[in-house]
Amino acid sequence: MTSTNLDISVDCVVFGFDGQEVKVLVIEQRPQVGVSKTQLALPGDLVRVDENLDDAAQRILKELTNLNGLYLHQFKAFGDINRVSDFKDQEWLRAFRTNPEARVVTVAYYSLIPLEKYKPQASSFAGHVEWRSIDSIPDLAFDHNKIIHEGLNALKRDLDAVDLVFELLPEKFTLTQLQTVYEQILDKELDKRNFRKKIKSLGRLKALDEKEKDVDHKPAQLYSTKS
Amino acid sequence: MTSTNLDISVDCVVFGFDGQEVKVLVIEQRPQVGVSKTQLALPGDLVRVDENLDDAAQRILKELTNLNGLYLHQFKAFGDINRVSDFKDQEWLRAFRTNPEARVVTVAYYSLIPLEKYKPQASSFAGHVEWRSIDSIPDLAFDHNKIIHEGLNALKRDLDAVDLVFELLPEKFTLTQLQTVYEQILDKELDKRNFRKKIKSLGRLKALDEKEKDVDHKPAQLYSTKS
DNA sequence: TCAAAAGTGTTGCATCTACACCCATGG
DNA sequence: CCATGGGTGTAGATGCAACACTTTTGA
Repeated sequence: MTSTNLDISVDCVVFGFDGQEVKVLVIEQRPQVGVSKTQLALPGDLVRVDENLDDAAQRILKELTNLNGLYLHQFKAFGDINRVSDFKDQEWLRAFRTNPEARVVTVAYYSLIPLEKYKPQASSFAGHVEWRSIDSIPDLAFDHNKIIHEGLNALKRDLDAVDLVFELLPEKFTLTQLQTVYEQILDKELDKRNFRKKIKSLGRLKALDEKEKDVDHKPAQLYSTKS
Repeated sequence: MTSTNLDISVDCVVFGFDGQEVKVLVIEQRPQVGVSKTQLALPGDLVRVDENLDDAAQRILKELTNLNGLYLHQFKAFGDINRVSDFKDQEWLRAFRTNPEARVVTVAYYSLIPLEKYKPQASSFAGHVEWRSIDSIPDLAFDHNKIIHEGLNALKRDLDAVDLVFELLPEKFTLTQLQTVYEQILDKELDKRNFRKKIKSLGRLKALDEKEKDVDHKPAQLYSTKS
């Protein structure tokens, strides 16, 4: 095995919806003696030399957060020379990478999940995992803030693709929840009546024989996706 | 300098329009003694370790085809393990690469140019350059047919972005030429009157005091883009 | 009975589609 | 005068935006 001066990684922007808010999953970079303080980062790691990019993304997400079998949508490669050479990142790299000086090109993926269905758990390689609302993302390691920003742009662009949005929603959901997802991703308010007309005209929804429970107002009709 | 087992390359899908047809630029892989036959391929090469991806794409395109300063739109990374290990490709790699066994992840870009304005010229690293109509692409090296296919999809998706399509057109063009570009990229016929209405409503066109010349039918009005 | 969110229709406007004939030019 | 592509308008359908009140429930 020879050493390398260029590495490929993948980073995953996992969007989650808890019924109220769209959030992004960040992890605490694994801490270690000699590293002064931990940072938050996207789940990501180096791609193995004998591993497809898509497989690497699946593996790494599983290893770091225990999330398995998500749909991962590749959206962009980030390869600026200095994307990992910021002072704040070098200490960590020296502690954990065989070639901390290596340039790293990363291929970024986004994914959508309902929080109630998936429970990410930090592996031993990550301090902990944390959901952060998309409008209060803290400072992250490397260029991960930029990656999230571009991931959101890609998601906005792709949102009309049928069934993409349903990846975020739980099995049973209300129309208000669906609208909330759209509003938060597109970052603008939508008209309730117009929204419902449009959604229903897609013919992808099935009204269930069931209503919301334990709310202190009129309970909403629950829906699931058809077929 | 240590040897590496993983390389990054860029590949460029250059779309060109000659007034009639949308074409893709392919080059002949540089031939050499001991390599039985040449193949056609996209212009592409390894990224230097100290070079941004976007810069590498510019440099490589310049080096191989003498095309300079194009807008390059990154659209996807291709990283299947075996994307360069096909039998037809190995001979060439052994002749030209320091690490012919290395895995290569490529970042793909597309670009649009009017043929009349840019004259690509094969460098010594390329046998020759060739424009191929997008519906008769020959078998290319590596996974380059797939890359073109996905590049076209990205272009379809992006085509509505203002000014993208104008990158393909010469300074002066007719509305029929503009429509032809749309039809070929979207791969469907458009209605002439509806198309013209839509285009004119964009307000991006300026009618020139000039008409087509040397055609054996009614000469068309020439337009350029506004401002 | 109050608060809070659910649910529901209409109208005007803009946009899209389908469609057919005359015009200007060169050969 | 013929062949070729250039150029033009209308009507119907569809889709989008704006807009406010009543209902159901739990507290």
